[in-house]
Amino acid sequence: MARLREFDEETVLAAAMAYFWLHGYRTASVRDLARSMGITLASLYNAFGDKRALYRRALDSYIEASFGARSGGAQALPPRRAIDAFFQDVIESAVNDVQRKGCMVINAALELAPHDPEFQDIVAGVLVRIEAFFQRCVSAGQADGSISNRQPAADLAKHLLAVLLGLQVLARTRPQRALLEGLVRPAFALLDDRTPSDRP
Amino acid sequence: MARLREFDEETVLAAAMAYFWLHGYRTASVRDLARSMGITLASLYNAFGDKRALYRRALDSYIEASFGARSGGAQALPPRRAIDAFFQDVIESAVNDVQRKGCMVINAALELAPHDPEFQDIVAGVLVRIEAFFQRCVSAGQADGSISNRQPAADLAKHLLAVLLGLQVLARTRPQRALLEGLVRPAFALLDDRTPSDRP
DNA sequence: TGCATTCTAGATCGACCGATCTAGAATGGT
DNA sequence: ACCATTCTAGATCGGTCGATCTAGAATGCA
Repeated sequence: MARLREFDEETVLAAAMAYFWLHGYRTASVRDLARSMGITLASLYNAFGDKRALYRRALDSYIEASFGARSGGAQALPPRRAIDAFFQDVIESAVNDVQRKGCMVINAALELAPHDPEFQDIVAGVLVRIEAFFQRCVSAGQADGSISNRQPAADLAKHLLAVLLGLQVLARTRPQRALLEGLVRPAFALLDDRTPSDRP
Repeated sequence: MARLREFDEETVLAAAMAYFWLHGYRTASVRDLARSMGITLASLYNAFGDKRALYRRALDSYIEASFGARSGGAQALPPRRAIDAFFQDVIESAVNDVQRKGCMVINAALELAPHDPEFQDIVAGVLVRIEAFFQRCVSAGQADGSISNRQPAADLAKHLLAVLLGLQVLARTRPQRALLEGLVRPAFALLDDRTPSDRP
């Protein structure tokens, strides 16, 4: 064997993720990418293959870092509060996103997925996971009485997913907290609304 | 004076809009753009200035063609039905969008608006117009009793806007009718839900 | 008829792109 | 000590890009 890697792959991958997140795929140049990762062009190609493969790795790491942590942390809460925490977290991120990077998955969904089957599958997979997360929360909440059962859990989960995506698109050009919190209020009212028979 | 234009500006602009809509801004090459418009490169630059200005014209024409017609046609309906027709129309377009072009405004919102103040204003303007359209419908519906007044019209309008955007993002990777119709069902339930005092 | 303007087709410009390669220094296991 | 591997810095390759320009044919008004 021979000389070892001098850079930490996780570290430079995190830098690549940050760069792709800010610049998108097409606009990012491999030269600037390498510079921002702190490695040379040769090291980049040697370690990651090509631009596309590096982007894939960066997107995967984004997905695990953002959705994995977010849904994992919420899993410990009671279902109704988990949904609340999820949205509050997203709103907080959107309001504090001064660089207007948005959500990298949505960015990939619009920039790459339409004409690239591999990224289409990746994006669709994340959206299915989020929908499943919402559906688990809603079903559990309907079972313990903390969430209204006037709508099917499947519909509510799809609805929450759409609201989540819409919120992040809207935040891209109008990131005012009042707008984002106003738009989720009716969705929460829907969750909290008891059946007529439940009313006092 | 001298020789007249041989092409119709509206016609070639429509072709440019179709091309930008399908390919996005960055990915579209001016050469292919000119070919698809049926004019030469020189004519394109002479008639429209540069790529960016042409895109602006194309986006403007998209906005008027899609939102103008859609909200104008809905304006003749009673408010609750106008919202219904609006969403049904969008769902129909999304399901039939075999090329996965999505909504050109949302595409612009993510590709150009974040780092281009002019397009940021254009996109924000359209979103404000759609929100205002929803708010007019909701307020009118609440006044005539066809829409629930348990939520403020302002919140419902923001919510409908987010659902609309989320629907179109979701349709980009998962354009199944069952998904799209399922996701709007809870939103409509929210509109139709009477106050407790209204219940029989 | 003459002239200004727009048309066509295509060459050209400078810049940047992704990707590969060169050449040599550094490093660690055998 | 040797050698495979990775490192550095940078040149290079073929290609595409947006934009401009050339040269000449076509056209419509004065």
